[in-house]
Amino acid sequence: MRDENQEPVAALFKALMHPTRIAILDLLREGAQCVCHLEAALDVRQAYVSQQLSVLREAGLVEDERDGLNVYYRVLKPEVYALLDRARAITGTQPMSPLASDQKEACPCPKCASTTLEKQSLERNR
Amino acid sequence: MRDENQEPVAALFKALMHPTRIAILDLLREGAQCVCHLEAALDVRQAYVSQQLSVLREAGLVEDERDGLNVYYRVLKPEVYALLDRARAITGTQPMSPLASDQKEACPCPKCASTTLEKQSLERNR
DNA sequence: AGAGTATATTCAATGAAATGAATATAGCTT
DNA sequence: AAGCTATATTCATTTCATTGAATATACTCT
Repeated sequence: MRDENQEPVAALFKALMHPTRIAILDLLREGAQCVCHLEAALDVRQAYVSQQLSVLREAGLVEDERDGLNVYYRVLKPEVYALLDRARAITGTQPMSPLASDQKEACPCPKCASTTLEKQSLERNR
Repeated sequence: MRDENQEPVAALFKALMHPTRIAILDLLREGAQCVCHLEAALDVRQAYVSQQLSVLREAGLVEDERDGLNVYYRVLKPEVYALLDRARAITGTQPMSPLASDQKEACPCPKCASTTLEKQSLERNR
C-alpha cells in the first residue's frame, strides 16, 4: 500500500479526534493547568481526564510536570492550535471560551477553590 | 459535559484519521479523479476505495460526479489541504507525490490505460 | 434485451477506542 | 509512619471503525 507514510499524520488526527481531548487542548491554550482544574472545567471524573491526558501525552502533544501534589499539563506543540483553528474554520464552530485571566493563577476549580478556602480559614483560625 | 460543541471538529478529524483517506485526499489535490484511478494509485481493492470515499463523502469533504461508467470525485473543501499541510509540518512528514500533469487528463491507472489501449487497437482494427 | 465494466452497498468478522469501576502511586501533612 | 489528597494505571465492558467478501446498482455497447 502506498499510504504507509501517512501514518504519522493519521496518528496526529487520531489524537485530536475526541471532543474531550480537544476541549482539554483549548483549556491549555493560555498555559499549563493542573489536572484538577481540567477535571472541574470539563465536569468529568478525574480518572477520565487522566486517561485522555495520557492519550495526548503519548501523541507527544502535551507534557506533564509535577509540583507537589498537583500535576500541571502544558502543550508541547503550540502548532496544534493553528490546526484546531483551521478545523473550526472548516466546520464553522467556535473554540471553548478561554479562562478568565484571574482564574489562571489560582486554579479556580471547585476543588482547588474550596481547599484554598479551607486553607485560608484554617490559617485565619490559628 | 462541556465538550459537546467540539463534536463537529472531532468529526472532521475523525474523517482525516485514516491513512488511506489522507492518501485519497492527496491524490485529489490537483483536481477530480475517477475511482479506478485512485484504486490503481493506492493499489487497493475497488470496494475498499469506495468504502473510504463514502466516509469522506459523509463527512462532506468530497463530492462525486458520474460521467458515463466512471465516477469522479473532487474535494469540496480545499481548506482541508491547509489542515493536512499543517499536520505534516507538525509531524515532519511529506505529502504523497502528486500525479504528473499528463497523467491527469487520461486517467493513467493500469485499468484505464489498458482499456484505452484496447479501444485504440479496436479503432485501429476497424 | 444481454453482456460487460465501473462503482456502491451490505454483511459479517475482527480489532481498536471509549468508558466506567476499581485500584495503585506519589507526595503532603501531622 | 499514617492518613490524606491529587493523579495515574489497570481491567472489563461496551461501542465503534476497519476490513474482506459477496452482491447490488448504474451505465455502456452490441
